Amino acid sequence: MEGSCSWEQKTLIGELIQGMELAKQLRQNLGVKSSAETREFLVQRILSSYEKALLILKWGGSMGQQQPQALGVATNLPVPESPMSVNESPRSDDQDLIRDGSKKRKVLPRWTDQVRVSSENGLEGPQDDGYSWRKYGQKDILGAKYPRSYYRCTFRNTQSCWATKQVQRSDEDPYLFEITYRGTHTCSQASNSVQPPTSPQNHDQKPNNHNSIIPQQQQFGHCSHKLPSNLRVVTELGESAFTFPSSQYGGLNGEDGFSPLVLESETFMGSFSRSFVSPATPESGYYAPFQMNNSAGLQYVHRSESDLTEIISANTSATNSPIPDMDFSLDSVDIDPNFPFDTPGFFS
DNA sequence: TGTATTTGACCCCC
DNA sequence: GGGGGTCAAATACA
Repeated sequence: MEGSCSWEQKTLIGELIQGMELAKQLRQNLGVKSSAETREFLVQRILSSYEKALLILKWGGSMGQQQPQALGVATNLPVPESPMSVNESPRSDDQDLIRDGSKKRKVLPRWTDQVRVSSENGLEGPQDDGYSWRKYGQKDILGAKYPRSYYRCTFRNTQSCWATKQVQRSDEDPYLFEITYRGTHTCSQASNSVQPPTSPQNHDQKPNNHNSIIPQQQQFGHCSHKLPSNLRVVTELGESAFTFPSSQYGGLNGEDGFSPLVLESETFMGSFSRSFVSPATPESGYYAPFQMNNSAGLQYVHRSESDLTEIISANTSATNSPIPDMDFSLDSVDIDPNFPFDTPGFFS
């Protein structure tokens, strides 16, 4: 597939196509009875897509091309990391750094999500975010009431996936967890995650602080999500928040607060299964906001700590790009695959 | 027995 | 030198 189109261009095209698809959906929604939230969400997604496309354009010029690390795997990922040899000692910060030609230290994409849990279960830790993490450390942080937990991708060794995350419970609000992600997933989970929540199926539960959380999403494979009844997502790119009334995406279910949402159906969510991954989520398909499997009232607040360009590079584009498979997208929308997107000045 | 978690020690950067 | 991040041996668990 690595043809005339660069990966970056594909990403761009993907964002633009996504925007177009969303616009179409919005148009359809205008004709039917749809909630204000639905329309609002569509608008946000459209704006987000185009914002990202623009950012990619701006940013792309100065960054040069980025290629997915491994063909066939996570090609939707931005993977800004320089190909770090597996032989290279991944010692400490190495995974967190990129050394370009000038030996300039560069930080991997890094962003933070805040997860609020409102149930007692939540006190044991935030939800599974769809990836398989292995806890490799815990440390008391100066000035912090609660220890910080360190996780890395389960497939770190087998697939050289260097994604890591840190989970820190808020001092002020024990129900609030700050999760700092670093690096993007290059493991198979990442590619799977192009579709909504990857299912950590085979790798059961998370460690300690997750163990009380039922890996519900695992039951639904890659195409289903669960939404909390009052999910609220805040992205920096979108600078807006959308809420998803449970009634729209799945009924409340007594104990959990919400029931599984099956995206295959022609539901609102279904039509957005791909779009959902985008909200400025660096990590390829970071669906955290949609993967909360547990108790009701979870709230994810997504924000990036790294500079915006990093986010974009990191994954937004590719990752969120709904188009892991360009053929599909190009077919699904009436776009001429031969359209000269690469024509100089086309976007400017 | 294999995999995940715990935890003290080590390393690196500021 | 201290703090944050990671390693890796020990331990727990299925």
